[in-house]
Amino acid sequence: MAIRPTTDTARCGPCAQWRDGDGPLIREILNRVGDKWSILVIGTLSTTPMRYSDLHAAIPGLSQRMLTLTLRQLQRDGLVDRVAYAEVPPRVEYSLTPLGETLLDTVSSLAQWALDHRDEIETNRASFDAATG
Amino acid sequence: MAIRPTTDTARCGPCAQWRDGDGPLIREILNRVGDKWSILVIGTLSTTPMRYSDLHAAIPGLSQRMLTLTLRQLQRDGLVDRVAYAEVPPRVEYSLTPLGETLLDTVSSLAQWALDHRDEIETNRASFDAATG
DNA sequence: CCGTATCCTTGGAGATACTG
DNA sequence: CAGTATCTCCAAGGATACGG
Repeated sequence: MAIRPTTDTARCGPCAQWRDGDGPLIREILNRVGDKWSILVIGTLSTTPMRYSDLHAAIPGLSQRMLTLTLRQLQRDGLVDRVAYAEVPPRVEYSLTPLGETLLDTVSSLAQWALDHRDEIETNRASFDAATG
Repeated sequence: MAIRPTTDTARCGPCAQWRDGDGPLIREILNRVGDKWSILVIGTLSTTPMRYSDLHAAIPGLSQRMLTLTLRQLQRDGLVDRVAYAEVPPRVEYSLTPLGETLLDTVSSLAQWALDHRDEIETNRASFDAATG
């Protein structure tokens, strides 16, 4: 039934678990990566810890509401650390946890893939659109 | 201003381009990866080329509409190849292109990350939820 | 400064029915 | 078999205003 040799299946071991499983699903994690704001927040924090207002300013189009929600999610998963200083005026700093940094590394390789193939994809799209009319 | 040494910035070279750029955006590609169905279709096709109805059967919850839309997107980007045989009844086979396979490899490493850290994340969530109440 | 609360809109996605 | 065509719904997300 398999047209390709069965050994090829081994290339995508994790794929078998993409559809279900216990605990945090692969799907949930891929969702976070695919999420527009999560990835931008993580990328922005990769350089340096930042305050809430700095993040807000650094990421155009990101509303306060979504920034808060995104940070809570990342914090809950242990990807981002939140430290509030009891000062006046209040100061809160967000930074990547070690776990967050490992995710960043992995996502970066995906971003690198995108950079490496963006021209090829653009060409593919153009010829597809031309053929489709 | 940077709290971490500047050399750390180099770890995420592509991050600088996550927010803009010409041609297909990094963002668009991450969206595709984060997309529920795209990734399942790609993962399903990793084993063997498949027909439309096979894909439909193989991925529970995927409607015809979304399957068609997803396949078109993947095809347009050159990630998936579509071959229609002039037979009765009609037969159409979908398969990963070489480009699609390279994406699969990259995404697999992300899925592997998810597998490697799912327990840790689950623990993080539990303690966060406990602390939050 | 760092958020929360509320309203409101939009487009993504399921269900269903139909065609080459 | 392999799609297309509508209709509908609902929840993600923006805008705005307010609170600790």
